[in-house]
Amino acid sequence: MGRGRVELKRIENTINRQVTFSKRRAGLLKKAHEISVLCDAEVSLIVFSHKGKLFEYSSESCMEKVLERYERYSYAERQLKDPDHSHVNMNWSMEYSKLKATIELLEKNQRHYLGEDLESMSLKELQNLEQHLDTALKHIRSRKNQLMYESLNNLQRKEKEIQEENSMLAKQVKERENILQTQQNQWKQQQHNSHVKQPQPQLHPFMITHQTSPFLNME
Amino acid sequence: MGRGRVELKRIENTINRQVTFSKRRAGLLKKAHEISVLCDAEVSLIVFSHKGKLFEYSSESCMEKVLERYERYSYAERQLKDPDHSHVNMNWSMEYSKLKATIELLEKNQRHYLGEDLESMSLKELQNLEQHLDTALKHIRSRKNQLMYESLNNLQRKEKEIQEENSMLAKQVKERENILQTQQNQWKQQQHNSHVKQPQPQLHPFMITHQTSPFLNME
DNA sequence: AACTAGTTATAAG
DNA sequence: TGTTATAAATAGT
Repeated sequence: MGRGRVELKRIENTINRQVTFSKRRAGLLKKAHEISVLCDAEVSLIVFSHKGKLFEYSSESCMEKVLERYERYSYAERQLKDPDHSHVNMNWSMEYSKLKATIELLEKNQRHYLGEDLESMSLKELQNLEQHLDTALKHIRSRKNQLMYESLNNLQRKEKEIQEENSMLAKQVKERENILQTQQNQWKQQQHNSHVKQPQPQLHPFMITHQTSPFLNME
Repeated sequence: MGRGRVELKRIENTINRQVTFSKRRAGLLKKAHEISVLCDAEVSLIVFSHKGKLFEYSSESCMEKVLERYERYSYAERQLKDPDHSHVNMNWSMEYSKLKATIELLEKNQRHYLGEDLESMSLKELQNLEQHLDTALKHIRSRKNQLMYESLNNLQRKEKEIQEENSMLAKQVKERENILQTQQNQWKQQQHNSHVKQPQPQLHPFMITHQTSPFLNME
Protein backbone atom coordinates (compact mmCIF):
# COMPACT_ATOMS: atom_id res chain seq x y z
CA MET A 1 0.00 0.00 0.00
CA GLY A 2 1.48 3.20 -1.03
CA ARG A 3 2.93 4.56 -4.15
CA GLY A 4 5.48 1.89 -4.60
CA ARG A 5 5.90 -1.70 -3.79
CA VAL A 6 8.16 -2.23 -0.78
CA GLU A 7 10.57 -5.07 -0.39
CA LEU A 8 10.82 -6.70 2.99
CA LYS A 9 14.21 -5.42 4.01
CA ARG A 10 15.52 -2.96 6.54
CA ILE A 11 15.01 0.63 5.38
CA GLU A 12 18.49 2.08 5.35
CA ASN A 13 17.55 5.77 5.19
CA THR A 14 17.13 6.77 8.83
CA ILE A 15 14.50 9.42 8.26
CA ASN A 16 12.43 7.17 6.08
CA ARG A 17 12.77 4.39 8.56
CA GLN A 18 11.57 6.55 11.43
CA VAL A 19 8.62 7.88 9.47
CA THR A 20 7.62 4.43 8.35
CA PHE A 21 8.05 3.20 11.89
CA SER A 22 5.64 5.69 13.38
CA LYS A 23 3.10 5.20 10.63
CA ARG A 24 3.19 1.43 10.74
CA ARG A 25 3.34 1.39 14.51
CA ALA A 26 0.09 3.34 14.68
CA GLY A 27 -1.43 0.95 12.16
CA LEU A 28 -0.25 -2.10 14.05
CA LEU A 29 -1.58 -0.88 17.38
CA LYS A 30 -4.87 -0.02 15.78
CA LYS A 31 -5.17 -3.45 14.22
CA ALA A 32 -4.23 -5.13 17.47
CA HIS A 33 -7.00 -3.24 19.19
CA GLU A 34 -9.47 -4.02 16.44
CA ILE A 35 -8.93 -7.76 16.51
CA SER A 36 -9.23 -7.77 20.28
CA VAL A 37 -12.59 -6.01 20.13
CA LEU A 38 -14.04 -7.61 17.02
CA CYS A 39 -13.00 -11.14 17.85
CA ASP A 40 -13.01 -10.97 21.61
CA ALA A 41 -9.35 -11.93 21.77
CA GLU A 42 -6.76 -11.18 24.39
CA VAL A 43 -3.93 -9.31 22.72
CA SER A 44 -0.65 -7.97 23.90
CA LEU A 45 1.77 -6.16 21.65
CA ILE A 46 5.20 -4.93 22.61
CA VAL A 47 7.36 -2.90 20.27
CA PHE A 48 10.83 -1.56 20.92
CA SER A 49 11.99 0.96 18.38
CA HIS A 50 15.46 0.70 16.95
CA LYS A 51 16.47 3.37 19.44
CA GLY A 52 15.03 1.40 22.36
CA LYS A 53 11.83 3.29 22.99
CA LEU A 54 8.94 1.14 24.15
CA PHE A 55 5.46 1.11 22.67
CA GLU A 56 2.87 -1.28 23.88
CA TYR A 57 -0.73 -2.31 23.54
CA SER A 58 -2.72 -4.59 25.73
CA SER A 59 -6.34 -5.50 25.31
CA GLU A 60 -6.58 -6.08 29.04
CA SER A 61 -6.30 -3.43 31.67
CA CYS A 62 -2.94 -4.83 32.63
CA MET A 63 -0.25 -6.07 30.31
CA GLU A 64 1.16 -8.27 33.04
CA LYS A 65 -2.03 -10.26 33.10
CA VAL A 66 -1.61 -11.25 29.48
CA LEU A 67 2.08 -11.97 29.88
CA GLU A 68 1.40 -14.14 32.88
CA ARG A 69 -1.17 -16.09 30.94
CA TYR A 70 1.34 -16.45 28.18
CA GLU A 71 3.95 -17.80 30.56
CA ARG A 72 1.55 -20.30 32.00
CA TYR A 73 0.38 -21.40 28.60
CA SER A 74 3.77 -21.73 27.05
CA TYR A 75 5.08 -23.52 30.12
CA ALA A 76 2.36 -26.10 29.86
CA GLU A 77 3.00 -26.42 26.13
CA ARG A 78 6.72 -26.94 26.56
CA GLN A 79 6.08 -29.46 29.29
CA LEU A 80 4.00 -31.47 26.89
CA LYS A 81 6.46 -31.17 24.04
CA ASP A 82 9.69 -31.82 25.87
CA PRO A 83 9.35 -32.66 29.54
CA ASP A 84 12.99 -33.68 29.83
CA HIS A 85 14.63 -30.48 28.67
CA SER A 86 12.24 -28.07 30.28
CA HIS A 87 14.75 -27.27 32.99
CA VAL A 88 17.08 -25.71 30.46
CA ASN A 89 14.95 -22.60 30.05
CA MET A 90 14.71 -22.04 33.77
CA ASN A 91 14.24 -18.35 34.26
CA TRP A 92 12.27 -16.41 36.75
CA SER A 93 9.05 -15.95 34.92
CA MET A 94 9.29 -19.58 34.01
CA GLU A 95 9.78 -20.54 37.59
CA TYR A 96 6.88 -18.31 38.52
CA SER A 97 4.50 -19.95 36.13
CA LYS A 98 5.65 -23.33 37.29
CA LEU A 99 4.69 -22.45 40.83
CA LYS A 100 1.37 -21.15 39.60
CA ALA A 101 0.76 -24.43 37.84
CA THR A 102 1.74 -26.38 40.93
CA ILE A 103 -0.65 -24.36 43.02
CA GLU A 104 -3.44 -24.93 40.60
CA LEU A 105 -2.83 -28.64 40.72
CA LEU A 106 -2.65 -28.72 44.50
CA GLU A 107 -5.83 -26.72 44.75
CA LYS A 108 -7.58 -29.09 42.43
CA ASN A 109 -6.41 -32.01 44.50
CA GLN A 110 -7.56 -30.28 47.64
CA ARG A 111 -11.00 -29.81 46.19
CA HIS A 112 -11.06 -33.50 45.39
CA TYR A 113 -9.97 -34.38 48.91
CA LEU A 114 -12.86 -32.29 50.16
CA GLY A 115 -15.27 -34.13 47.92
CA GLU A 116 -15.80 -31.20 45.60
CA ASP A 117 -15.46 -30.92 41.86
CA LEU A 118 -15.91 -34.64 41.34
CA GLU A 119 -17.70 -34.42 38.01
CA SER A 120 -14.47 -34.51 36.06
CA MET A 121 -13.24 -37.68 37.69
CA SER A 122 -13.51 -41.15 36.27
CA LEU A 123 -14.80 -44.12 38.21
CA LYS A 124 -11.29 -45.45 38.62
CA GLU A 125 -10.01 -42.14 39.95
CA LEU A 126 -12.92 -41.95 42.34
CA GLN A 127 -12.19 -45.40 43.67
CA ASN A 128 -8.58 -44.47 44.17
CA LEU A 129 -9.55 -41.29 45.98
CA GLU A 130 -12.01 -43.14 48.15
CA GLN A 131 -9.37 -45.63 49.17
CA HIS A 132 -6.89 -42.88 50.00
CA LEU A 133 -9.39 -40.99 52.10
CA ASP A 134 -10.49 -44.14 53.81
CA THR A 135 -6.94 -44.94 54.81
CA ALA A 136 -6.40 -41.34 55.85
CA LEU A 137 -9.53 -41.39 57.95
CA LYS A 138 -8.33 -44.54 59.70
CA HIS A 139 -5.04 -42.87 60.55
CA ILE A 140 -6.76 -39.74 61.73
CA ARG A 141 -9.18 -41.66 63.93
CA SER A 142 -6.39 -43.73 65.33
CA ARG A 143 -4.40 -40.62 66.14
CA LYS A 144 -7.49 -38.99 67.62
CA ASN A 145 -8.14 -42.01 69.78
CA GLN A 146 -4.56 -42.02 70.91
CA LEU A 147 -4.82 -38.39 71.91
CA MET A 148 -8.09 -38.95 73.69
CA TYR A 149 -6.65 -41.94 75.51
CA GLU A 150 -3.73 -39.89 76.66
CA SER A 151 -6.04 -37.15 77.86
CA LEU A 152 -8.14 -39.72 79.66
CA ASN A 153 -5.12 -41.22 81.37
CA ASN A 154 -3.92 -37.81 82.37
CA LEU A 155 -7.27 -36.92 83.80
CA GLN A 156 -7.49 -40.16 85.71
CA ARG A 157 -4.02 -39.68 87.12
CA LYS A 158 -4.85 -36.15 88.14
CA GLU A 159 -8.11 -37.25 89.68
CA LYS A 160 -6.26 -39.79 91.75
CA GLU A 161 -3.69 -37.26 92.87
CA ILE A 162 -6.35 -34.79 93.84
CA GLN A 163 -8.30 -37.41 95.71
CA GLU A 164 -5.19 -38.40 97.61
CA GLU A 165 -4.60 -34.80 98.49
CA ASN A 166 -8.24 -34.53 99.48
CA SER A 167 -8.10 -37.43 101.86
CA MET A 168 -4.91 -36.09 103.35
CA LEU A 169 -6.57 -32.76 103.90
CA ALA A 170 -9.62 -34.43 105.37
CA LYS A 171 -7.40 -36.26 107.77
CA GLN A 172 -5.76 -33.01 108.79
CA VAL A 173 -9.14 -31.40 109.27
CA LYS A 174 -10.19 -34.18 111.56
CA GLU A 175 -7.02 -33.93 113.57
CA ARG A 176 -7.52 -30.23 114.08
CA GLU A 177 -11.13 -30.70 114.97
CA ASN A 178 -10.01 -33.03 117.68
CA ILE A 179 -7.46 -30.57 118.96
CA LEU A 180 -10.05 -27.83 118.92
CA GLN A 181 -12.49 -29.88 120.90
CA THR A 182 -9.85 -30.64 123.46
CA GLN A 183 -9.09 -26.95 123.82
CA GLN A 184 -12.77 -26.02 124.03
CA ASN A 185 -13.14 -28.50 126.78
CA GLN A 186 -10.15 -26.95 128.51
CA TRP A 187 -11.69 -23.47 128.18
CA LYS A 188 -14.97 -24.57 129.57
CA GLN A 189 -13.09 -26.00 132.45
CA GLN A 190 -11.22 -22.74 132.94
CA GLN A 191 -14.42 -20.66 132.69
CA HIS A 192 -16.05 -22.77 135.21
CA ASN A 193 -13.03 -22.46 137.51
CA SER A 194 -12.30 -18.72 137.26
CA HIS A 195 -15.58 -17.10 136.08
CA VAL A 196 -13.51 -14.92 133.85
CA LYS A 197 -13.69 -15.00 130.12
CA GLN A 198 -10.59 -15.06 127.98
CA PRO A 199 -11.39 -13.23 124.75
CA GLN A 200 -8.37 -14.54 122.94
CA PRO A 201 -8.53 -18.15 121.95
CA GLN A 202 -5.35 -19.99 121.85
CA LEU A 203 -4.54 -21.43 118.54
CA HIS A 204 -2.73 -24.55 117.85
CA PRO A 205 0.19 -23.84 115.47
CA PHE A 206 -1.31 -26.17 112.85
CA MET A 207 -4.40 -24.08 112.56
CA ILE A 208 -2.82 -21.40 110.52
CA THR A 209 -0.75 -23.58 108.33
CA HIS A 210 -2.98 -23.54 105.32
CA GLN A 211 -6.07 -22.12 106.59
CA THR A 212 -8.20 -19.18 106.38
CA SER A 213 -10.96 -17.53 108.30
CA PRO A 214 -13.85 -19.94 108.79
CA PHE A 215 -12.00 -21.95 111.35
CA LEU A 216 -10.50 -18.94 113.02
CA ASN A 217 -13.81 -17.25 113.48
CA MET A 218 -15.44 -20.23 114.91
CA GLU A 219 -16.63 -19.57 118.33
CA MET B 1 -11.19 -2.81 3.97
CA GLY B 2 -13.64 -5.16 2.56
CA ARG B 3 -17.07 -4.96 1.12
CA GLY B 4 -18.58 -3.06 3.95
CA ARG B 5 -17.53 -0.69 6.64
CA VAL B 6 -17.20 -2.45 9.96
CA GLU B 7 -18.04 -0.96 13.31
CA LEU B 8 -15.63 -1.58 16.16
CA LYS B 9 -17.75 -3.94 18.20
CA ARG B 10 -17.61 -7.60 19.07
CA ILE B 11 -18.85 -9.74 16.17
CA GLU B 12 -21.71 -11.73 17.65
CA ASN B 13 -21.99 -14.39 14.92
CA THR B 14 -19.55 -17.07 16.02
CA ILE B 15 -18.65 -18.28 12.55
CA ASN B 16 -18.03 -14.77 11.28
CA ARG B 17 -16.01 -13.99 14.37
CA GLN B 18 -13.80 -17.03 13.87
CA VAL B 19 -13.26 -16.32 10.18
CA THR B 20 -12.45 -12.70 10.84
CA PHE B 21 -10.16 -13.75 13.64
CA SER B 22 -8.03 -16.00 11.53
CA LYS B 23 -7.84 -13.49 8.69
CA ARG B 24 -6.98 -10.54 10.86
CA ARG B 25 -4.62 -12.59 12.95
CA ALA B 26 -2.67 -13.49 9.84
CA GLY B 27 -2.65 -9.84 8.82
CA LEU B 28 -1.56 -8.70 12.24
CA LEU B 29 1.27 -11.18 12.44
CA LYS B 30 2.41 -10.20 8.98
CA LYS B 31 2.42 -6.53 9.84
CA ALA B 32 4.25 -7.19 13.08
CA HIS B 33 6.90 -9.01 11.14
CA GLU B 34 7.10 -6.28 8.50
CA ILE B 35 7.63 -3.46 10.94
CA SER B 36 10.28 -5.44 12.75
CA VAL B 37 12.22 -5.98 9.52
CA LEU B 38 11.61 -2.66 7.78
CA CYS B 39 12.24 -0.52 10.84
CA ASP B 40 14.62 -2.75 12.72
CA ALA B 41 12.32 -2.92 15.72
CA GLU B 42 11.96 -5.59 18.37
CA VAL B 43 8.41 -6.84 18.33
CA SER B 44 6.49 -9.32 20.36
CA LEU B 45 2.86 -10.10 19.77
CA ILE B 46 0.73 -12.42 21.85
CA VAL B 47 -2.83 -13.28 20.91
CA PHE B 48 -5.21 -15.53 22.77
CA SER B 49 -8.28 -16.44 20.81
CA HIS B 50 -11.67 -16.27 22.48
CA LYS B 51 -11.41 -20.02 22.97
CA GLY B 52 -8.02 -19.70 24.63
CA LYS B 53 -5.71 -20.81 21.83
CA LEU B 54 -2.40 -19.01 21.74
CA PHE B 55 -0.83 -17.34 18.72
CA GLU B 56 2.39 -15.46 18.96
CA TYR B 57 4.99 -13.61 17.00
CA SER B 58 8.38 -12.55 18.13
CA SER B 59 10.93 -10.76 16.04
CA GLU B 60 13.64 -12.30 18.14
CA SER B 61 14.48 -15.95 18.28
CA CYS B 62 13.02 -16.17 21.74
CA MET B 63 9.87 -14.51 22.96
CA GLU B 64 11.13 -14.62 26.54
CA LYS B 65 13.96 -12.30 25.60
CA VAL B 66 11.54 -9.59 24.51
CA LEU B 67 9.30 -10.10 27.50
CA GLU B 68 12.23 -9.86 29.85
CA ARG B 69 13.32 -6.65 28.22
CA TYR B 70 9.80 -5.40 28.60
CA GLU B 71 9.73 -6.27 32.27
CA ARG B 72 12.99 -4.47 32.86
CA TYR B 73 11.90 -1.43 30.90
CA SER B 74 8.43 -1.11 32.38
CA TYR B 75 9.73 -1.76 35.86
CA ALA B 76 12.25 1.03 35.51
CA GLU B 77 9.58 3.27 34.05
CA ARG B 78 7.21 2.67 36.93
CA GLN B 79 9.99 3.27 39.39
CA LEU B 80 10.67 6.66 37.79
CA LYS B 81 7.06 7.66 37.53
CA ASP B 82 5.93 6.66 40.96
CA PRO B 83 8.70 5.56 43.28
CA ASP B 84 6.40 5.68 46.30
CA HIS B 85 3.95 3.18 45.00
CA SER B 86 6.56 0.77 43.79
CA HIS B 87 5.11 -1.86 46.06
CA VAL B 88 2.17 -1.93 43.69
CA ASN B 89 4.48 -3.45 41.12
CA MET B 90 4.63 -6.51 43.26
CA ASN B 91 8.18 -7.52 43.07
CA TRP B 92 8.61 -10.83 41.36
CA SER B 93 10.80 -12.38 43.99
CA MET B 94 8.32 -11.25 46.61
CA GLU B 95 5.53 -12.80 44.64
CA TYR B 96 7.68 -15.87 44.23
CA SER B 97 8.12 -16.38 47.95
CA LYS B 98 4.45 -15.84 48.45
CA LEU B 99 3.70 -18.58 46.00
CA LYS B 100 6.25 -20.81 47.68
CA ALA B 101 4.52 -20.25 51.01
CA THR B 102 1.16 -21.02 49.49
CA ILE B 103 2.53 -24.23 48.07
CA GLU B 104 3.98 -25.26 51.39
CA LEU B 105 0.67 -24.70 53.09
CA LEU B 106 -1.22 -26.60 50.43
CA GLU B 107 1.23 -29.45 50.66
CA LYS B 108 0.90 -29.60 54.42
CA ASN B 109 -2.86 -29.69 54.06
CA GLN B 110 -2.55 -32.39 51.48
CA ARG B 111 -0.46 -34.51 53.84
CA HIS B 112 -3.12 -34.04 56.47
CA TYR B 113 -5.82 -35.04 54.03
CA LEU B 114 -3.83 -38.17 53.38
CA GLY B 115 -3.61 -38.93 57.08
CA GLU B 116 0.08 -38.15 57.30
CA ASP B 117 1.96 -35.80 59.55
CA LEU B 118 -0.76 -35.78 62.19
CA GLU B 119 1.51 -35.41 65.22
CA SER B 120 1.41 -31.64 65.08
CA MET B 121 -2.36 -31.46 65.15
CA SER B 122 -4.50 -30.85 68.16
CA LEU B 123 -7.48 -32.94 69.10
CA LYS B 124 -9.81 -30.23 67.92
CA GLU B 125 -8.05 -29.93 64.57
CA LEU B 126 -8.18 -33.68 64.18
CA GLN B 127 -11.87 -33.76 64.86
CA ASN B 128 -12.39 -31.04 62.30
CA LEU B 129 -10.33 -32.90 59.72
CA GLU B 130 -12.15 -36.12 60.45
CA GLN B 131 -15.47 -34.45 59.88
CA HIS B 132 -14.31 -32.89 56.61
CA LEU B 133 -12.99 -36.15 55.27
CA ASP B 134 -16.09 -37.97 56.39
CA THR B 135 -18.25 -35.57 54.45
CA ALA B 136 -15.91 -35.75 51.47
CA LEU B 137 -16.04 -39.52 51.53
CA LYS B 138 -19.80 -39.41 51.53
CA HIS B 139 -19.79 -37.18 48.46
CA ILE B 140 -17.23 -39.35 46.72
CA ARG B 141 -19.13 -42.54 47.40
CA SER B 142 -22.34 -40.95 46.29
CA ARG B 143 -20.73 -39.81 43.04
CA LYS B 144 -19.14 -43.21 42.58
CA ASN B 145 -22.46 -44.92 43.09
CA GLN B 146 -24.05 -42.57 40.63
CA LEU B 147 -21.44 -43.41 38.01
CA MET B 148 -21.75 -47.11 38.65
CA TYR B 149 -25.48 -46.88 38.48
CA GLU B 150 -25.27 -45.14 35.15
CA SER B 151 -22.90 -47.78 33.82
CA LEU B 152 -25.25 -50.46 35.05
CA ASN B 153 -28.20 -48.89 33.35
CA ASN B 154 -26.25 -48.55 30.16
CA LEU B 155 -25.21 -52.16 30.26
CA GLN B 156 -28.72 -53.32 30.96
CA ARG B 157 -30.04 -51.26 28.11
CA LYS B 158 -27.42 -52.68 25.80
CA GLU B 159 -28.11 -56.19 26.96
CA LYS B 160 -31.76 -55.73 26.19
CA GLU B 161 -31.02 -54.35 22.75
CA ILE B 162 -28.69 -57.18 21.96
CA GLN B 163 -31.16 -59.74 23.17
CA GLU B 164 -33.83 -58.23 21.01
CA GLU B 165 -31.49 -58.36 18.07
CA ASN B 166 -30.69 -61.95 18.97
CA SER B 167 -34.28 -63.07 19.03
CA MET B 168 -34.87 -61.32 15.74
CA LEU B 169 -31.89 -63.11 14.23
CA ALA B 170 -33.05 -66.41 15.68
CA LYS B 171 -36.38 -65.85 14.07
CA GLN B 172 -34.74 -65.19 10.72
CA VAL B 173 -32.65 -68.33 11.10
CA LYS B 174 -35.73 -70.38 11.70
CA GLU B 175 -37.50 -68.92 8.70
CA ARG B 176 -34.59 -69.76 6.48
CA GLU B 177 -34.36 -73.25 7.88
CA ASN B 178 -37.93 -73.78 6.91
CA ILE B 179 -37.30 -72.53 3.40
CA LEU B 180 -34.27 -74.77 3.12
CA GLN B 181 -36.17 -77.80 4.25
CA THR B 182 -38.90 -77.16 1.75
CA GLN B 183 -36.36 -76.90 -1.02
CA GLN B 184 -34.53 -80.02 0.09
CA ASN B 185 -37.74 -81.90 -0.05
CA GLN B 186 -38.33 -80.60 -3.55
CA TRP B 187 -34.84 -81.72 -4.62
CA LYS B 188 -35.28 -85.13 -3.18
CA GLN B 189 -38.49 -85.39 -5.11
CA GLN B 190 -36.73 -84.31 -8.30
CA GLN B 191 -33.84 -86.77 -7.75
CA HIS B 192 -36.21 -89.53 -7.20
CA ASN B 193 -38.09 -88.62 -10.33
CA SER B 194 -35.16 -88.13 -12.73
CA HIS B 195 -32.42 -90.47 -11.34
CA VAL B 196 -29.88 -87.70 -11.83
CA LYS B 197 -27.59 -86.51 -9.02
CA GLN B 198 -27.07 -82.87 -8.15
CA PRO B 199 -23.40 -82.20 -7.23
CA GLN B 200 -24.21 -79.22 -5.05
CA PRO B 201 -23.45 -79.82 -1.35
CA GLN B 202 -26.09 -78.93 1.14
CA LEU B 203 -25.15 -76.42 3.83
CA HIS B 204 -26.59 -76.22 7.23
CA PRO B 205 -28.52 -72.93 7.56
CA PHE B 206 -26.31 -71.70 10.45
CA MET B 207 -23.29 -71.64 8.25
CA ILE B 208 -24.67 -68.81 6.22
CA THR B 209 -26.80 -67.10 8.79
CA HIS B 210 -25.38 -63.64 8.28
CA GLN B 211 -24.68 -63.87 4.61
CA THR B 212 -27.08 -62.29 2.29
CA SER B 213 -26.69 -63.14 -1.36
CA PRO B 214 -26.24 -66.92 -1.24
CA PHE B 215 -29.74 -67.39 -0.07
CA LEU B 216 -31.25 -64.95 -2.45
CA ASN B 217 -29.43 -66.42 -5.39
CA MET B 218 -30.09 -69.97 -4.44
CA GLU B 219 -31.68 -71.93 -7.10
C1' DA C 1 1.49 17.01 9.17
C1' DA C 2 -1.46 16.49 4.93
C1' DC C 3 -2.34 14.63 0.48
C1' DT C 4 -2.83 11.13 -2.99
C1' DA C 5 -1.79 7.38 -5.88
C1' DG C 6 -1.11 2.86 -5.99
C1' DT C 7 -0.97 -1.32 -2.53
C1' DT C 8 -2.73 -4.30 0.72
C1' DA C 9 -6.13 -6.23 3.86
C1' DT C 10 -10.36 -8.01 4.33
C1' DA C 11 -15.95 -8.41 4.52
C1' DA C 12 -19.04 -10.66 2.12
C1' DG C 13 -20.42 -14.17 -0.78
C1' DT D 1 -10.99 -22.77 1.45
C1' DG D 2 -10.74 -19.23 -2.58
C1' DT D 3 -12.61 -15.03 -4.92
C1' DT D 4 -13.78 -10.31 -5.40
C1' DA D 5 -15.27 -5.69 -4.51
C1' DT D 6 -14.18 -2.39 -1.49
C1' DA D 7 -12.16 -0.20 2.69
C1' DA D 8 -8.05 0.87 4.88
C1' DA D 9 -3.14 1.51 5.30
C1' DT D 10 0.66 3.64 3.65
C1' DA D 11 5.00 5.23 0.46
C1' DG D 12 6.23 8.96 -1.59
C1' DT D 13 5.44 13.76 -2.14
